[in-house]
Amino acid sequence: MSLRYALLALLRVGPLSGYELQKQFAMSVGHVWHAPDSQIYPELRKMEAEHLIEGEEQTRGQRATRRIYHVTDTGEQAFLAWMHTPLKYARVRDPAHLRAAYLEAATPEAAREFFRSHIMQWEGELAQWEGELLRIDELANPMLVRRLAVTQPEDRERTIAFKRFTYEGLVERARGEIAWARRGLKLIDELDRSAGARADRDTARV
Amino acid sequence: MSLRYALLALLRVGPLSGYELQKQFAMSVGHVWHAPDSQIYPELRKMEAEHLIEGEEQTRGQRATRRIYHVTDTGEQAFLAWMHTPLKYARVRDPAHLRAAYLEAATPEAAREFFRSHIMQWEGELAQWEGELLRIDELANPMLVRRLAVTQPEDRERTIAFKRFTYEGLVERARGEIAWARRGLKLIDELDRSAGARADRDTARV
DNA sequence: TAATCCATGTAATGAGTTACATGATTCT
DNA sequence: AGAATCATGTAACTCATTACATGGATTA
Repeated sequence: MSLRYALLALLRVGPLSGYELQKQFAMSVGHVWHAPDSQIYPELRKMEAEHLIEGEEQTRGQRATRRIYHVTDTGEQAFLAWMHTPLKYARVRDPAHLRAAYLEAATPEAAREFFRSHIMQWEGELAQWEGELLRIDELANPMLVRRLAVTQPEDRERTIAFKRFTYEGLVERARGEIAWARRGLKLIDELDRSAGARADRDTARV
Repeated sequence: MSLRYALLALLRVGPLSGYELQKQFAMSVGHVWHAPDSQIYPELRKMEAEHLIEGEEQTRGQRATRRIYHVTDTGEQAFLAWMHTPLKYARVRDPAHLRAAYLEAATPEAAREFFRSHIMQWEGELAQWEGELLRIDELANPMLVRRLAVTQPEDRERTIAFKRFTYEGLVERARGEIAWARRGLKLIDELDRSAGARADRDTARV
């Protein structure tokens, strides 16, 4: 259900074709809400059927066409209504912490590998989000620049501030996950040592 | 796909009926992987069809029956194989941060309400996870106690350590979300002030 | 003329949510 | 006798993933 609001958020800045939208999506909203093109095209059609957006067919070259979508009044209202509606939080469903809770069933090497890939995963996200923070500060994000261009001067500060604030939160989360996983690696070392010590003691006794 | 491993993790401790499993689930793995009963019962049937678990019909009173499930060798192997398999990370899909990125479109009061409910949401999770941490330390979690009872003495330290470590991570995450949302509330105050100051200055000029 | 973009989908499957549905047993 | 709990599901729907499918336009 959030997908359509993510799409509306982008289209509110200005009309785009499905293809452009999909590209822009990956580089902006896609950082907080992933969607593949195979989901975006049908969703646009559905949104058009519900009159949230309108598409205009444009010719391209001799035979090809493309559809340029823009937000309707209904769509704008739906977006604002959603912004003023309490968010539904999804129930926890966290495969990484599920696995972490049962790591005693894995070999220490597999447990280490788990934490290492957790670190890599979140370092990837961190890099994305830090990059986005930089692009916000330097006004180097094209969608943000277009957004500011159609925003009342007195609202520009807010627009930038909330975007920045969002990515700050994501960056902190990523750092938290990385720190946790690093501590996980240390924990495995400690457990190894303490198991080793116990084994030594037992051998000594025998 | 994680659901079945969450179920296996619980059943590995000892046989349970679907109903008991579902109750235990909510009180243990459910803290990291939520699943309603309408999902658990069919999944158990599917897992039985794939020989990961076996169910034995038990009579209850005069007419009623219940099915007690236990993990088969195949199931045990499948669980261990999963534990040694790289985790698939789901793509980001974060409605809260999606909304946060566009809060300039909401009234300040709606934006405040958003952050307040974000805080409440995560305080709820935090309380759950801190409670679980306490129950781990006091060995007051029945599933953990049963787990330890069937665990080799030399593995008990690891078992407790990983469980503790998991919930520590969740607690930190919740605290992070809460801290972020509190800063969000402050940010709105600041933007309000700066907007107010601008308005005053403009009026003064006129 | 081949590669790369531009452009738009469908189809099958799986995972999860919500609502509905039913009946036995045990405890008070 | 009524409430709570035990016990087990089905059905309809939405959302998301993965794979497949096609073809025009542009540029090197």
